[in-house]
Amino acid sequence: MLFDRLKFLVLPNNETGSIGVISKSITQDGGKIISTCDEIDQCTVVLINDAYMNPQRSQLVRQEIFKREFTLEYEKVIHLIEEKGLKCLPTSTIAKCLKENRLDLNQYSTISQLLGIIDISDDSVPLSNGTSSEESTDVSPDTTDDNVHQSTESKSPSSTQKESDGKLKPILPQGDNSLLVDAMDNLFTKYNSEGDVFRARSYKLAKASIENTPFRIKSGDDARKNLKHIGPSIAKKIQLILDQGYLAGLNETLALSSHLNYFMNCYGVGANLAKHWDTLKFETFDDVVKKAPQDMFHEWSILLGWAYYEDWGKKISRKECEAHFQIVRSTLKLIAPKYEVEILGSYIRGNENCGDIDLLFFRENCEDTAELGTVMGDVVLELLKQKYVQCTLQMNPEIGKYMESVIQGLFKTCGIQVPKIISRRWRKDKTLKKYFLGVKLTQHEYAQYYSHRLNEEYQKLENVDKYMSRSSNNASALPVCRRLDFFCCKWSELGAAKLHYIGSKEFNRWIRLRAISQGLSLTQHGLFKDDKLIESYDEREIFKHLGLKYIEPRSRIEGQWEHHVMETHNI
DNA sequence: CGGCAATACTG
DNA sequence: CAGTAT
DNA sequence: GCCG
Repeated sequence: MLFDRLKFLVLPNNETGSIGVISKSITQDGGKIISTCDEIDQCTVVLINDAYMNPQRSQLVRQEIFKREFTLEYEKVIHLIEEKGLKCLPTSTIAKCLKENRLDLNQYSTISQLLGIIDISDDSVPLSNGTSSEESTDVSPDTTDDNVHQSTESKSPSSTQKESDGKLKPILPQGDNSLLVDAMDNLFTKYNSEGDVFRARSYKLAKASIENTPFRIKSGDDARKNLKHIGPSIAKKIQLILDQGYLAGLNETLALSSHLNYFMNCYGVGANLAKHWDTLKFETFDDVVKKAPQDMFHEWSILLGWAYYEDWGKKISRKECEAHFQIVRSTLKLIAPKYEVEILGSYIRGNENCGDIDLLFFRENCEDTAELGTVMGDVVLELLKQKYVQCTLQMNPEIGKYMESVIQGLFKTCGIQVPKIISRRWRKDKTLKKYFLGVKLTQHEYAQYYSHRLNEEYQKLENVDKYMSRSSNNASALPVCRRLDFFCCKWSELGAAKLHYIGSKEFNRWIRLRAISQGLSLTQHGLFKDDKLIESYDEREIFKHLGLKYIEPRSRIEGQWEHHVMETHNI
């Protein structure tokens, strides 16, 4: 018989009305319902009342009530189940098994998985990282790629974590609050796409707090009292999620902002423009071109954002970053041998994959930003001629000449005839201090990196918008267009500039807030007190002035640097 | 309650 | 200046 | 939305 010699333990108890039918079926098929701890053994199967599971049946919800409803001793039962690694089934599956006359225990979770606890013996650590990208959406590549390493970077934490009810010992102190983290991330995305940046920021900070919490959050109040950046509103939402397994209405509001997100993922389209288009009921870029073409040629860089929408959402391997760096550096050395260029950004923070490549230009003892800007412009121009640079998002007159045909082509493709707009008047006296570029390796150069991106996920264009795409087809081995950002700094500001361009964005905000709290101001130009420069050349000195010990670039990742503050305070 | 990092480029 | 970007 |  199907359930021969199997014992069934029903949780939270086997007294609930609806259990009657099930237990009868089990008994008829050779199984036995048990009702004491002593009967639990290797042949026991745990049945969980469906009312305490989320819709996907992957997690326990309403755990407070679940615990309260136990007739047996909760701690003891859970410990036994965990110790023996018993499988847990939603009660509803019994009916299904009977119908199919098949029971495959292997497809079900252990109690640790249901509780969201990772067992030490289980080395397939299922780290949850939704990654919006960011930043990113995170829109900005920086924010989205920061999570990539979390799993490898997080050293196995000391297992001396003291929990209030510490019976469930063999667990990693890394609590899995992924339901909460995902909700915070979604709320961040929602408010960010609505342009409510400060509210969005609150959710981002709350998310970071929760991610760094080493234990499972048990209640909204628990979170509000013990974690930073959790106030009454978020606490309430946390409680709802813990009780119900989800946040009512969240998915619906996310769906409402999906068009905003689609637009905002395009370079040059921010919250305002996205909202504007959404108000006009536009859903695709094609809608915009057809119904409000002014919005497109008003800011031509949006056309480039559209054309490279997909490529610019793809990640770059460290190896490929290095290849780009070498190309730029060798060109720079030909044009201006005394100049230096350094690769900063997420690459230097050690990310395995980067959203873009940030390059900082400078020359020993050079304080002349006009000269720095000119040299960068010359490098861009040379690389444009070599067809390495596909497009630029800022232009001086010379670069503009090269870009004109590109932009004309884009206008033509999307059916807007506005040729004259491009002949704009450039500010003669001004040399740009930054250039954002789209660049491609040659097919030959790119070939060795191709395998890295076979299964890569990235934000796709809607089909009706694909006619403008200049992104590489994912099935082809053609090079992907990459975002390369050029910046420059005065020699005397090298330290402050590195600090700025290494980031991460959240790290910069954090350390600058710290400066503010000490009556100082930190920018890419230096650390100031009442507009008077304190330090700008030496990165380490800046840390010292802020009462911090030096934080390695690799630690300037979300949630990593706070430890350093603790250390400096404790020592 | 006001503040939330600070700055560069475009039109 | 507002908007978007880093 | 949270903090001081």
